[in-house]
Amino acid sequence: MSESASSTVPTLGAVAVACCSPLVSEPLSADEALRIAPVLKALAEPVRLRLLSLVASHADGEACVCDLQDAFELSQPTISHHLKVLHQVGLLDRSKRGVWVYYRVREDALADLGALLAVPAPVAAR
Amino acid sequence: MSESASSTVPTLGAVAVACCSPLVSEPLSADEALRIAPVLKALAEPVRLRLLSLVASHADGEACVCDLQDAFELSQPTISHHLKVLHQVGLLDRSKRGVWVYYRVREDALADLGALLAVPAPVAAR
DNA sequence: CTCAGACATAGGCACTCGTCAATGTTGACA
DNA sequence: TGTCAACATTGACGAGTGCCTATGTCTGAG
Repeated sequence: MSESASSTVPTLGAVAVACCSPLVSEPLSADEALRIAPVLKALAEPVRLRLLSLVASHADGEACVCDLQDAFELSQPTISHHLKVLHQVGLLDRSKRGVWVYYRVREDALADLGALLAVPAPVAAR
Repeated sequence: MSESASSTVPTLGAVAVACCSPLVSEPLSADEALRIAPVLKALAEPVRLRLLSLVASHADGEACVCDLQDAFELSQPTISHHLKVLHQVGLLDRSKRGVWVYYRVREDALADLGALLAVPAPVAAR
């Protein structure tokens, strides 16, 4: 089963990030940077950050749009737009059940991003 | 109004990120999102991603602007601008020695970002 | 002191992005 | 069939961003 009917489209997906060694290990190629930047750009917005966090910490790890809208003083199309952005870069999964649409965080994609930024071994200071 | 020789200037710094539990653990507050987003936004640009990666993987972990410019087909002011953005959010340290300015990755700030995106325990697939 | 090199700042332009109101689409139900 | 509710899409507008050229500010050499 894996995916719902509508989200079989890869968009650009987690694959975009799961490609490179950590940022600090070796110079990123121009191509790699072009693939990774959109994913970070999707995250680099206060509303989308909160949306992703809200979805992730929701019961069962998924939330429908109606649950998310109440947390913001923004119009419904705006929330819908932000969710679309997060979905397009592969950070959010989308599944429609009846009238409701449920979003779920793709933890693998998020973990890939985290690994990219993580500092390998000798961090020393802190 | 140039900053002091070393980067004692707070700008907004690594502190902005080292504040919150992982994104997926509990809902991010609006304030936290507003602090974190600019740091991610600084990274969410292909040239800046490569710049940071270049600096990090350079000998001794630091690089002067002259070394970085040659890696891009961009004007010197553009590179300078991108470095400034990375420095302002606390991802890059700046130190002037003679005529040259050396940048160094703040690994603690980067690691904090990585920790924010990391998924705590049950990652499952990969 | 004068000059040249390394880097930063200023200002302008084209483009992208976040937001909204209006409208479209789809599924549940009477 | 008709109607309501949940989301998505469209189109427009102001604000922000990346790039450039031109100019400014240091610092070391001569």
